[in-house]
Amino acid sequence: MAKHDTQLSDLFHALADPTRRQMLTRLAEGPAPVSELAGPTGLRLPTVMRHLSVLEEAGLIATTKEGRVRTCAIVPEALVPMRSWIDEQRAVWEARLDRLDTYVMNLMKEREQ
Amino acid sequence: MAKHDTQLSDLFHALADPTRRQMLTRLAEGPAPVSELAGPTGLRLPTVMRHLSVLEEAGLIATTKEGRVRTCAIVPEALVPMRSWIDEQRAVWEARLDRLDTYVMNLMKEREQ
DNA sequence: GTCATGCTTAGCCATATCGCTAACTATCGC
DNA sequence: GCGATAGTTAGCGATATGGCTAAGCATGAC
Repeated sequence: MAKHDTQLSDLFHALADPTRRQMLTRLAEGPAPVSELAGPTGLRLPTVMRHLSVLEEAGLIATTKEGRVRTCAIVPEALVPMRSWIDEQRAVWEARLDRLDTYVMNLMKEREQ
Repeated sequence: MAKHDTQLSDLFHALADPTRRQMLTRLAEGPAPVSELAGPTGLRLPTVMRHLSVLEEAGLIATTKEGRVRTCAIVPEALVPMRSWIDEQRAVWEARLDRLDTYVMNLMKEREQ
């Protein structure tokens, strides 16, 4: 909730791109080298690299290099902060709706009398 | 999950900006006119307007104009698609982790013998 | 060593984003 | 009507984003 909450911004921003989401869903099946991630996208390697570094800087994936092959894998905990934010918001929003309900119901009760 | 899933992209993109999240948390307390949203941000009105239209196009808020005052309010259902996506991902990611656990455990059992 | 493979870096281009000012429109209060 | 108030529109400039090509490096196969 801080002003400088760049973690959330980075996460949301990383997920705002369909290509990056596509890569993530591929990675959900298991780790993969860069070129395998590039394949389905139809994008060139340098472009893919940029997407991957966005994902990595957001903490959504981790990569390791062995020989000339860089393997990418998902970081499952990465979604937590985002999920928390959404849940918090939802809680507040719905609480407000509930209060609104109560308010409306009270209005209606008053009118019944 | 479609290729052209711009809804998710729009949602994530809208939330990727701290200013917009700030506006949303303010709106969580209840509807507010444009200038009241502008206040805390320290931004000029036209800038605020742009942020608001991003939020509105993403379906996160709804606005109505009465007289010269435009009132903005949250759309609570708006978070649903995003939450679903995250939950789906989490499910798959964790399932994979579970399978990995089983795999590792099997490996260990085999070694024990 | 030589060549292919797999990634990486540098740098270009088009477009989008985020801030601003200036000028305009449309109410509301008197 | 007249001035103040609340948005709105148009358009500018700086920077970020997302794509590319070309060239460079490191490793594996021979």
